[in-house]
Amino acid sequence: MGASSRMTVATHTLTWMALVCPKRTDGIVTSDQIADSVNTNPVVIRRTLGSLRDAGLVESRRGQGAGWLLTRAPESITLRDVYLAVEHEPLLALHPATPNQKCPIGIGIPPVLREAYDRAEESMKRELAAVTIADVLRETVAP
Amino acid sequence: MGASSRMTVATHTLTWMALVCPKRTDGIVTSDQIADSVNTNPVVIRRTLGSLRDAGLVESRRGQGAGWLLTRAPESITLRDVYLAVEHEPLLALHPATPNQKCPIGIGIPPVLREAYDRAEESMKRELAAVTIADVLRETVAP
DNA sequence: ATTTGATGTAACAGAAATGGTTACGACAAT
DNA sequence: ATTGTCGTAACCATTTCTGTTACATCAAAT
Repeated sequence: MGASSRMTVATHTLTWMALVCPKRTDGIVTSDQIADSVNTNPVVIRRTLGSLRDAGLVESRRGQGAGWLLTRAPESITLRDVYLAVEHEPLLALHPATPNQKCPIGIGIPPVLREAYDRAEESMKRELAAVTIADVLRETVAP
Repeated sequence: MGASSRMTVATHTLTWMALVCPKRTDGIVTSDQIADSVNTNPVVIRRTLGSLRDAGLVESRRGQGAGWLLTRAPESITLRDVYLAVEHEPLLALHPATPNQKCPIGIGIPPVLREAYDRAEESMKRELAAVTIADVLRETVAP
């Protein structure tokens, strides 16, 4: 399968906020403004921001002058945090249908694969943990 | 996104072949027999075996007495080999639509993310490379 | 109190991916 | 010539993904 782009939209969103929020007196930006940079619909951004808020990475304000702000320093947000915020399914899926329970392979292989897959996924997350939003911002605006 | 199960079907297939092929005088098994263990349609298995053949992991015979056989020792086939055989898209996708080219983030972020994603994917593959089909078979049939 | 502008969320649509199924020609050993 | 399996196209139902419209909710500002 090709993978979803939620991770990319979320990281783009946080990186843009890291760049722009400090320039605002209140540190607040709107989903419309972010959507303009990502080139998508504001609702898509609000959905993403909802996940990021659930993970404690951003906060939302309502009413007049509403919008979003970062709750953490960009140096302290890793791509692993972002991944965990927006992806909840395991990277590699087991069988679509329960395999044949009369076959020793069918019986025994699911937990073995699950363990190997989990180790691989952890390894990927470890690598994502080495990169912060501040890193992404710096490299993105570098000349 | 939840991920595809091609990897699981392919690994199950190879593990089953590693168990059964040695018991046959000609070392040949059919897609029907494998499908019975995986609990799916033989065509699904033939499609998977096609990818595995393109990667050089199995061979097919046609005509009377046709079927499939392993071309490598199970000890020499890693889960990384299997992954490379059946998955061709990057693990993490970039933007669905080209981001705003008038925004410095929109312009600069794709290559930065691509590099971070590729590093993460390589790390995952490295972990998959540590497990062989022989390992999976052993652990699967262990008491 | 009213106005204002943004959030929060449901509902829906089109496109693509996925897994399964049927069908049938190609093939080579018997 | 028969046989059994591969190889592959075609199609289907289901799900996922991204985008979109619509609208109620909310709180600051006036």
